[in-house]
Amino acid sequence: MMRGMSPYDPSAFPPFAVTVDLVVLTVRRHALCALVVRRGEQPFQGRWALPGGFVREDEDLGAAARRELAEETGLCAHDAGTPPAETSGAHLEQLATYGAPGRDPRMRVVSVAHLALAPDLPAPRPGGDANSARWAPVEELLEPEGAPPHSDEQQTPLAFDHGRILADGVERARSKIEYSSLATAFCPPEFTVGELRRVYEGVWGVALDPRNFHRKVTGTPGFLVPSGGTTTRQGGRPAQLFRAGGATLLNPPMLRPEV
Amino acid sequence: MMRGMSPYDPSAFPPFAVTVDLVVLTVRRHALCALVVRRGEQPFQGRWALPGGFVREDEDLGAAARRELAEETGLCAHDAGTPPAETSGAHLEQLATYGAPGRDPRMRVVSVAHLALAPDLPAPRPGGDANSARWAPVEELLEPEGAPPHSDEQQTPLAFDHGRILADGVERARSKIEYSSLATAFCPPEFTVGELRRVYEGVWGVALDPRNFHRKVTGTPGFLVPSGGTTTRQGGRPAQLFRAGGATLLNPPMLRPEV
DNA sequence: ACAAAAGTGTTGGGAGTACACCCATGT
DNA sequence: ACATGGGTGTACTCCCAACACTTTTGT
Repeated sequence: MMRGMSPYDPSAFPPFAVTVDLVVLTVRRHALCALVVRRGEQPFQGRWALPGGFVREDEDLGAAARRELAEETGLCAHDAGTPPAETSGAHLEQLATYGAPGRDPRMRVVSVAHLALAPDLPAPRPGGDANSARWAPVEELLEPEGAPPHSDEQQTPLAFDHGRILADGVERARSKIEYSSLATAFCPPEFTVGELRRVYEGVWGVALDPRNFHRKVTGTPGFLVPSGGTTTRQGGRPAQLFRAGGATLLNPPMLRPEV
Repeated sequence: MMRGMSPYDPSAFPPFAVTVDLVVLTVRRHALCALVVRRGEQPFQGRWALPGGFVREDEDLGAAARRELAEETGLCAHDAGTPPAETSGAHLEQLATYGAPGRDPRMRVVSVAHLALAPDLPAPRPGGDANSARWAPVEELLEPEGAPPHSDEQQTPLAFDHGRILADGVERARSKIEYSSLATAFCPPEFTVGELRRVYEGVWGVALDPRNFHRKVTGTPGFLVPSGGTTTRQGGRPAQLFRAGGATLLNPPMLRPEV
């Protein structure tokens, strides 16, 4: 590494600040929503931003993301790869890293964005300390569709490059529930097939055939395991309750209609 | 961000060194190979490592990766998303970021790994300046299969956590050629269906039916466009030459047999 | 009785696999 | 003539979309 100058000379490399930013997604009332916090200081004072913070010395990137997620939502996240325990926890995985020189006007900041998927939480922000936080539908947070792409600043209501980060996170979630069992991360520990279908419909923004969906998910080995109970919380005929099975990769995958 | 202490106070965040590491893959003689360079200094002196280097002040992460790739291979890479120009160029995309506190024994280094896919190059290292570089089959670089996973150090011949980074890059490449047209990045500008098939076979390590493969790739709209010429460089009946088409997502995807 | 949501059965079409078979070159 | 790789045709299977139909609750 680092040809042409002495490697790892402390004066030979520029110092960076490293942060983690979180794209926390959930499905509320049939819509995909993201957690955003209101900024209290300049720059972008008063604008909405993704939650995040500095990585501490001697702290791993995933640990920093889990800490921020717990501070912001109270969720206990399991890292991707770790078997999901019985605790109420969200899925957490690294998304991408954003380090354009001008992305923060004050200093050089490299942000390791993470993607978290959580079930619909009763309280939007249990015990956070930021000024305010809310779940906002991602359509409101992303680029307005009809606007021409000429005024490249201020296109998104989010601060910094968080509009792009959110868009990347949403795209990751949309594609990943297709070939993995990740959609169950949006559900409570026990859920019905209809509730899982509404997750897919909310994330993809499409309508799915309830009959074929039922056959598909119950027929995929390892995706769902019946928990024995039933519920009528959605009205209508009582529905079987399921838990997420051990399978992580879906074969064959769920098919998103009309790409 | 950063609740509990003054945000962006220069003394309030620990400084990190930020580097880019490259997983450069190619297919040589029916095997997936990665570019590795021999380390000249401690630690891991004499061991093989992925090429990489520090990100410069005011340099974007992707720009740093492109610069390192050009220094190491002479390739001109187009970033993912940028339309592939006619120049001889490799595919380059961000892979993941590795920042465990102890991954470099000398200091806290956060490495943004990138994945590059290149056609088989005539010379392994045209004009590099490292001590030595070579294309090594990824099987030789990853964990020895038979060894018990107890002696957790020295399991891989690669320095630092580069064995893990390489494994992640290989897995990304293996899965991504399944549903994208990325396999053409392993081919020269003009190639035959058989050459493309040998790319899939080398990356996946499987044998594919030549007849069904031909039908599949020529029948997928936007994947391949005939260039008009033919070649007999593989022997046998002259084969049509193709270029990569405009499609990036393959629908339906290529299917990896016998997962 | 009616609405609403959960499930099951059936059918046609599109895509994959396996494999027989033909084509065009070099030696 | 034969080996080698390129390319086409075909039968069989599996999965999925579409939709008719039954089940079990609440009001």
